[in-house]
Amino acid sequence: MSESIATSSDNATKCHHNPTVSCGDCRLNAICLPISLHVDDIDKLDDIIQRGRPLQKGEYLYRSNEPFQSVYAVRSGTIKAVNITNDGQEQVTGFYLPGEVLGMDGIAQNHYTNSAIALETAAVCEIPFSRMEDLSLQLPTLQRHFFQLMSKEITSDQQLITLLSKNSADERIASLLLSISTRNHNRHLSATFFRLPMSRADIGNYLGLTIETVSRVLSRFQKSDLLEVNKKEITIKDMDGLKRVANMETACG
Amino acid sequence: MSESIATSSDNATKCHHNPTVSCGDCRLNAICLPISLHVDDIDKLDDIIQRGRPLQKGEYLYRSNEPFQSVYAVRSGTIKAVNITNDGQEQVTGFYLPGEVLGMDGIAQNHYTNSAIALETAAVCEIPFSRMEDLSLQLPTLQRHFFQLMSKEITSDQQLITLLSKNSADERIASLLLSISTRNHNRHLSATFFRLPMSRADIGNYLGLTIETVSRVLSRFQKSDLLEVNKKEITIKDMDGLKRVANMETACG
DNA sequence: CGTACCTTTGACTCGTGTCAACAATGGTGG
DNA sequence: CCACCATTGTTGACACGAGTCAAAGGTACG
Repeated sequence: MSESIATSSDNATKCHHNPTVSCGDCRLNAICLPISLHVDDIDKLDDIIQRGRPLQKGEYLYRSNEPFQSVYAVRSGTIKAVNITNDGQEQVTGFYLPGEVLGMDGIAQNHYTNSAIALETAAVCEIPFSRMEDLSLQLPTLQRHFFQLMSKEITSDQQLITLLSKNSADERIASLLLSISTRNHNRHLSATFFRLPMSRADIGNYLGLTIETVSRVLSRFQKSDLLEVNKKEITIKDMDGLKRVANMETACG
Repeated sequence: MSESIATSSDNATKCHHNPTVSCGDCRLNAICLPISLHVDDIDKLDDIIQRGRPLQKGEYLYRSNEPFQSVYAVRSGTIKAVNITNDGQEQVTGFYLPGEVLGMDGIAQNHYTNSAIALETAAVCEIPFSRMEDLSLQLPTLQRHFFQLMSKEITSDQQLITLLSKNSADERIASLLLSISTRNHNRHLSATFFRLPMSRADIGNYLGLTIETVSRVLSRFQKSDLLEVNKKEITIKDMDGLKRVANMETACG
């Protein structure tokens, strides 16, 4: 499961998928699980983390109903989490970007309730949960971080609940674009120009809309000069306008 | 905040709102936080738990943006959690029945992101979070339980996401009724006859529907002999039929 | 007993889904 | 290198479920 292929010299050390970089050296350690752990505590965390080969597009990281073993931090690429209903439909419950942690749905019932699928070539850090638990008993900050991580998942799920319950197609899509924009910005990437890692179908599924509606809304946003849309590449041309559409005004008093 | 009024003799000891019952004696300890803790560990948990006077209908347990101090286990009554959007709308994100724990949304940002409001007279056990964290470092089972509790909140939020994203008004309402029915059953109450603690407005808000739609669907369910609806009292007359409407078939192979 | 709130029901509207046709893209093999 | 086919995305016409508006009936609380 975790064979290393990082023997390909120079290139590998530069590559984002490179599995040899430890938490201490990782460019994501300011936003990922290790935030504000002490240096030697980071090493202890690092010791239990396993880094395998990258996942290819479409590959499963884990599947719904599989026994729960680990949570995963995204190192590179994007992973989607999908909930399968008892009548066989799929619901995308989240998109996970580098530095974000997924798999915590599995803790309660000791099996995953979601499946996780790579949307593009992606690398992850595997965090075996029982070892993380043991370590948490010794490192209060780690325990605290993990509680916060799970709480963050709860609040973001509740944000999505609100979005689905209260907002129109335009508002939902504007909100998603702004969320991705913000998260890119936090990773020192452009907030105004980026490539969507997911298909229109994934967007629609996530936001409770059909493909056609997603397509139409993006076209409309382009016509009204909020965006430039070129396939999966998005340029936000009017950030304030987009925030207005999403009901997320920057200033209003 | 936690003044005791349980000095009213006999009656108080029988009353569900009675604040003197400890975790060890509580009729909910099989489904609440103490599950499978050892007897003396339960006492340690019990030591940090604070039990105040009951909340009256409409009273706030905590408010959005207040500093986060504690999570709360419902002892009696029902509490709703409400998320306030930045344009002032309210979204009900959950209904909490006796034995269920709320407030975990506050951990991530150190303030509550929801408000919690009593739907009827309700009593809660307050669990100061930092003391619970300290205790968790000593009691691995407690740490584990708390991770599981938060994971359960995540999975149930994701169930709601799926419901809102994929299901019709009929399916949403049938699902909610079945959820309440099941949770009542787990509390040794009737699965087929119960009183809804929330208003039509709360149901609609929770399920992303208008009051009118909720009312119409309930009327339709009654006409098709799935339910008997008498104000807030619900009798499920055709459990299998209701499950079929909710796409939750009992057997289908 | 009156007033305010909650619920029900009806008529109409509108946003999003559905169905369908077509365009664009990307990967594969000749 | 290009032709082919599968997949993905776009656009239009139409339908339908749930929202909106409006009015009236019920219920609860002071």
